[in-house]
Parts: sequence; C-alpha cells; structure tokens
Amino acid sequence: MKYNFTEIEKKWQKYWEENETFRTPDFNELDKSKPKYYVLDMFPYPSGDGLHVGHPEGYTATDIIARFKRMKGFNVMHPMGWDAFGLQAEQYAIKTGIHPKIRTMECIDRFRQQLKSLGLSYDWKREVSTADEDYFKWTQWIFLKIFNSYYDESKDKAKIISELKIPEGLNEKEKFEFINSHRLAYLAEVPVNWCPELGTVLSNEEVPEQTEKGYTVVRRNMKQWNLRITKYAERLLNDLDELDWPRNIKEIQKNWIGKSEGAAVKFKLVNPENNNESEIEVFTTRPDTIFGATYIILAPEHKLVDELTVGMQKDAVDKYRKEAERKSDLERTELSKSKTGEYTGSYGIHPVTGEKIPVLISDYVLASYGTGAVMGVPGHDERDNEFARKFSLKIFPVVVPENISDSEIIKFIEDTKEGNVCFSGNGISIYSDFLNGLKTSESIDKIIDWLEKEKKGYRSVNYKLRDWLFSRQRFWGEPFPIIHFDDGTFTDVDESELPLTLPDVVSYKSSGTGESPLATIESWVNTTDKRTGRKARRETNTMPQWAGSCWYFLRYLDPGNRNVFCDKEIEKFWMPINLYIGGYEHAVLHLIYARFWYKVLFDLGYVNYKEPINKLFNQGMILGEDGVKMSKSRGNVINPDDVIKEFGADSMRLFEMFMGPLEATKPWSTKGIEGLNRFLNRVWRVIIDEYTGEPGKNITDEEPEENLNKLLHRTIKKVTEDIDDGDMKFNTAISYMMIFVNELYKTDRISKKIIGDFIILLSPFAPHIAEEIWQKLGNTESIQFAAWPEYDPELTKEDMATIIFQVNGKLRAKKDMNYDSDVKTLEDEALDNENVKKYILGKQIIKIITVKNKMVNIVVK
RNA sequence: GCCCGGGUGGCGGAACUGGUAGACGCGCAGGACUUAAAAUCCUGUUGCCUGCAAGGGCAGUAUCGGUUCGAUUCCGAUCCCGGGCACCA
Repeated sequence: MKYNFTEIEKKWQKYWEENETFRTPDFNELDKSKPKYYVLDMFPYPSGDGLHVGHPEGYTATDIIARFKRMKGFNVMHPMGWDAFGLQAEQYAIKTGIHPKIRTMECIDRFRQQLKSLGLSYDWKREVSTADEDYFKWTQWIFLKIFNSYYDESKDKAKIISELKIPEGLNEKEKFEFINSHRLAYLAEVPVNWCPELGTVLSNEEVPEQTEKGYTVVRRNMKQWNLRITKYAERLLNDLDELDWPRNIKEIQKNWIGKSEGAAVKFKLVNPENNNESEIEVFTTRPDTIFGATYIILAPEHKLVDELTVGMQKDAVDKYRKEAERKSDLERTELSKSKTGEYTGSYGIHPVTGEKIPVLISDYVLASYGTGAVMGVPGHDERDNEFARKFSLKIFPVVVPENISDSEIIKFIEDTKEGNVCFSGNGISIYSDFLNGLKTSESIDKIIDWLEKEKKGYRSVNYKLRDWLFSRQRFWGEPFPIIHFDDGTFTDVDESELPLTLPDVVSYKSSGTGESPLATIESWVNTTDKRTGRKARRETNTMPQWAGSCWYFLRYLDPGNRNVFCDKEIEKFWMPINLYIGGYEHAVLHLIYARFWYKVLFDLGYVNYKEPINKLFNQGMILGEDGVKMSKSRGNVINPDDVIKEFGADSMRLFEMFMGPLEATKPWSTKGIEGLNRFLNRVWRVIIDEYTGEPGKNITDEEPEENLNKLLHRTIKKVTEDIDDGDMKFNTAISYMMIFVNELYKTDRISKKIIGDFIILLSPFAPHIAEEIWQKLGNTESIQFAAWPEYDPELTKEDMATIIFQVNGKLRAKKDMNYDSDVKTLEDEALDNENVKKYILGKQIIKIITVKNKMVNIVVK
C-alpha cells in the first residue's frame, strides 16, 4: 500500500473531530496541577477569496508548538475564530444586496473547512466570531466600561466615572460637560482623516495602509467618538520593556508613541493695534536654545490667530489659512519642500531677554502636536532655519559643538548667522547669559529650573500618539450603545439592553452625507431612553474593525459565559498569552489597541495582568515562485486547496516550515514541496511494507542498535530544542529528521522502539502520516497522547571528534580522534601528521594552540 | 534624512560562546533498475589550478581595512536590499 495522503488525512481529521482529541477541558474539569500554555494565532478576516498560502505558515508553527506542549504534559489553549466585521462584506452587500451577515457566514464556513483540511489542532468548541451577537454584546459592554471610566492621574489608572470628583457649583449642563470631558470614550469635534472613496473616517494608524492602496485621505472636522489612549502612552511605552517581542515591533510602537521630553515655555504676545495681550505656550525639547529664539510661529489653525492678526495682514492670513485647510496631510508634508507662512503683525515678548520678536503662522507647525505653537530657533533647528532664511528672520547662534577650536568658533558663529550652518546637535551654550559654558544637558536642566522659578514655563513631556478615533460611518460593525437627545446631550444604553443589534435592511450604501447607512433607517434610529422614557435617537456610527479583535483572546478562555466576557479566575489561569503569532502589519494597529483595552480592563479589575501578550512572533511573507508578492494581477497566487490536493496537508505543513526561519520572507517553490512530499514517502516506505500495508520485516522487536540509537537521541535533542527555544527555526529540526531517515535507509533492521520515538518527533509537523504509522505500529490511542521522548545526554555525545590541524591558521590536515582526547595526544598527533610536517619543516615553532575536540594550530616562523 | 533588520553556491537556506564555510532540501550531472519512460535507489556537485589516482594547492561568506594563532561570526568605513519613521519642535 502506497502512501495515500488524501485518504490518510481525511481519516484522521474525522477521527480527531469525532474523538475531540484537541479539546481543552472546561475550567472546572481541568487538571490544574499541570502547567498551562496559551498559543494563539491572529485570527483571520474571512474574506471571499478563501485561505492564502501565507495563512498556514503561522498556523502550522503554532500548531507544532501546541501539539508538542500537549505531549510534554501541558494544558494547552489553542483556539481559532473570526475577525468577522469589515468592509469587504459590506461592499459585497452594496453590490449584491446580500446581507453582510449571510455573506460573512459563508466565508467563515469556507475558511473553517480549509483550516480543518490542514489538520490544525484547534479546540473548535471555543470558536468565536466578532460579528456574533453573543460576542459583540461583550464588545459593546467593554465599550460601556470605557465610556463610564476616567483616568485618575494621581493613581495612574482608570477608575469608574462615579468616583470622579465634580467641582462644586456647576449646573446640570456644566456637570454633563465636565463628566464627558473626563470619560475615556468621548465625543468630540476633531480634525479627522476622511476617506471619500470609502465613505468613512480612519484612525491615524489606519491612514498609511489606505493611502498605500491609492485612496485619498483628507482632513475634515467631524464630531466623532474617541478613546483616550493617550492617557496610557507612558504605560504602553514602559511596559514594552518586559515583553518578549521582536525588536522591530517594539521599535515601531515606541516611535508611534513618540515620547519627547522638554519644556513648555510661556510667551506673552501683544497685538500692536489694540495693545491686547495674550499668552501662549510653546513646547520645545531644546529649552537651552531659548536665547536663540528669534520669532514665534503658530499653526494656521491655532485659536489665537484671529486675535493676533492685524488689519493689514488680515487678507493674507485668511488666504493662507484657507489654503492650509484645503490641503491634505500628505500635500502639506509633500508640497512643503519649501516653507510657506505669513506674518500676523503681532509680536511676542521673549520670556528671558524681554526682546520683541515677530509672530508668524506656518503650516510646518502642526496644530495637533504639542501646543500648536513653537519658538523659532533658526540657528539650531533645520526647519526653523529654512523658514528663517525664506522670511529673512534673524539667525543667532547659541550652541557650539564641543571640541571646537577657538579659531573655528569665530567662523562657526559667522556661518550660523549667515545661515550657512545649522548645528542641531548637543554642545556648549554661548551668548546665553547664565547658561554660558554649560553642556546642553546641563543647560536644559538649568533653564527649566529658572523658568519654573520665574513661573514662565515648566518641565513637560509630549507624545506623538493621538487619541484613538473610534467611530466609522459603516453598517457592518458594532453599533454604539449610546442614544442622543434633542438638547444635544446623550447617555449610554443600559447593560441589560445589550446586545444592541443591527437592523435588517435592504440598502447598505452610505448616506453620502458623512453619516453611516444606519442613519437612514428611521425605525432603528428612533428610540426611547428605557430609564426615563425620553425620546432619543441612536448613535448611528459603528465601531472600527479593531474593536472586536481587542479582546477576542479573552473570550476563547470562557466562550459560553453569559454573565461576564470572561471569568476572572479562568483569565488568571490562562493569561498571559505565551505565544502569539501573526503578521507584522498589525504592529501599531491591533497590537497597540489590544494592549490598551487590556490595560483598561486591568485598571477596572476585570483581568489579572498588566500585559496580555508575553511573547509575540511575526511570520514572514511567502512570495510567489517568481520572488515577488503574490497577487491576482500577477497571476502568481498559490491556492492551498490545490497544494493539499496534489501533495497533501502534511507535505504542505512540512514544506512551509522547511523553507527557512519563520520570520523570513521567502518565495514559494513547487519543486521544494515535491521534495518534502518525497521525504514523507521515504518515511512511509522505510517503515511500511507497500505490499502488506503493515510494518515491514525490517522493523523488529529487538533492542535498538547502538549507532542508530545514538543518532535518534541526537535527533530528539535537536528537534526538541528547535521547537522549544522560541526561535521558530523549524527548518533545522526537519533537516535533522531527514538525516535520520537517510540513515534508516542504510540500516537493515530497525528496532520498533526507535521508529516509535521518531514518529512522535515527526507528529507535530506531519500529524496525519504520524497517526497512521503510529496506529500501524500497534498503538490504539492517538499519537497526541504519547509522551514526548526524552533524550539521554550520554547518548548524544560523539565518540569521535574530527580534529583539524592547522599551520599558521591554515587547514592542513584532519583526523578522527577519540572524543575528549587530551591536549598532549592531540598535539603529538598533529606534529606527527605528514602534511603538517611538510609545512613546519625547517621552521621554528612559536606556539601551539589547541582546542579540545576541535583543532590544533601550530604557529611557525 | 533618521532608526531598525539583512547581504553566504545555480536556488531556499545551515554553521554552538571566534575554531572543518556551504548541513538539509531543490536543481544539475553520472550510474543502477527498466524493452523504454516515470517512480525509486546510489554517487558527485563553491570556483579555479594540479595529479593516472589517493590526493594536493590557491581563492572564497557584498566591498575595503582592522583586531586575532585563527573572523561568515568582533570593530571601523563604504555599497546594495528589505522594513519603519519622516516638518512631532
């Protein structure tokens, strides 16, 4: 009987399903004396295209780990589910009129069937879908918890809103405003990224992805829901340290959070027409350069611009602001290769020198960062420098590089003043009164102390991270459990009313007005407040796709719970996630949002840890055979269904792991997978007699033969370490198994015991064939319940070591010698070697360097 | 421009803490089996030079230089590729 992978795979997939082989027992039935291991895949968005060969790569890796850990005696959590809300199903609905729910179900069924055909050991009883009412009920519930919380800065954690201290003497309206201004979820008129083609707003994190696809994104002020993730900036940054995550992901998150430390400095501003005074704060990371501040510059959107603009400048300023407003962020950054701006006509008072300096506006200053205003230090900031030269503003040097000679200083000062040099590094302060002669770091400390003492500024930290824009103008997403009243106030819907479901409708087209399609469905929108009976309108925006994926890993742990999203005790047992594998495209989206939600839940006492994901690993991309990214237009897409049909799931799994380290980007190769299929055939044939279909005569009950047994133990060592060391380099484990099989072909009689252990090693990689052979060897239980073999360290030692003999570092001879031979023996052998003698003949031996079991190097002159 | 990765045969990739560069697989070449082919099995396979042969020599891990008895591995400079950030004050 030949190796018939199709039949074998079908047989075992059915067996696993019927016997619930991979079921993780419910918490009360779990043997809690065993250690736990939570290994998770980033769940897929079930698109209409079905599975892509990239999916099985990460899934196979986690599956190997899950199967291995089970055999090692762990309680393993290995679930799968669906990120089921999303734009694709909605656009399909617009085209076909088919409800996104129906379409999504179809796609999920297809995905599930495809995943099952790969033999992945998920506990399907724990499957979740973010678009299920039972699931998004809890997404809405968590939103309400966020909505009903504020951030207590003194305790540095979120607290329930009822604990917020409300100032005395506020009227109802003011109280409402005060509370809302502290909620972690808040509604605000903010400049948003509007994408007209998609008919929705996008979060900052989503913009690059969509602009890459060719969509335009423009700035627009809209009233939107936001989550106050910025309150967590410091914790999101600091807690990265303790995570076992890839360096670059940490780096990306760090940059995204973008912490910078410096000072806020107050400037008095005067409008010379009416002598009205106002004050602004600027943020700077280089307060030491304050003596070089020669102008003030505001973002065009800055609140004070109108007040500061003198009559003569009014038209020019208005025109400039209109232009700036029209530009998208992209244009604003791209087109401004050359700086633009306008004078307001007002002047500022330098807080240290008291000098009058001009106030201008320019779009190189961002309204959304810091205070929307900066002090221009053209001597030591490239951007200010460029701007100052364009507007002929004064340039003044206040820092010189360290280790600069006296003669160079004169030239440096001249060059700076003329704008030929702009030194933005750290150095020594000059022309700076009480800072003169101090190093940059000392100057910074000293000037901040001075500013604080004089009440003209203070130490300050800024982050690039913005609050998370949380609403979308879409149909296919979680509705907000919020209702609005005529007077402009709003309130949450009571928890008992959850889930708040989507209506059945016939048209999914967006309203065109910047509102969600839900806004047009009167029967759904109009409602009453169950608490008071007041008439109300439902919030018509829906949550972004990221909402459901922020917490799905918690629902798997306790999927049937009707009282809470996840029992806290169960959470405590299984979390944090031991290993999480997915693509690196989620670096600042899913992975930062999920950390944020988890931290809120932690603050509110619903979960037990600071961070949800202990170890993260990113699988690399699989390219087409032509070495470029797979795409329909290139026609280089490989369909996993075809691959499984032709070579089997085991070959596919094995090949994807053999291609290279998991994180590497590597091209698909049809020839390559043939090789792995050949390997499995070799495994089959060396054990199974093709005529009888049973183990061949070469498989004996004898005790293991010594040399083969030693090789087996080395193989056990290598495979075990490769699976367990966290590097995800399964390619080398597989190559060792190949070496082992090659050796089997040179052996006439093979002990059954050896074969059994080897098949266990193979089973996490190629589970179907392993089960089949395991059964043919006379075992009655699934191989999943076999114990992982232990290796004997004594047996992994070599008896012989190949010693290399070098003369002056060049290889001249080699010889197999007893393992652990002493230095003297090695050196004598080396000096006695014919070829070595040739090279040392007539020369003087200076020294001999010997490394046990490795080499002897004779240095001659 | 700045910050991370990374450059090893014809290809995917191995190489422990500095100690045999190229494991394993693909491809290719040769052989066995076969009437023949496929499949399978065996052998060889970094390049150049040399030898009838066993063998031997030289060069070689992007480039140049350094440290070292010895460098794919450590250090410096340069080039190229991939990713991230990009008026963030």
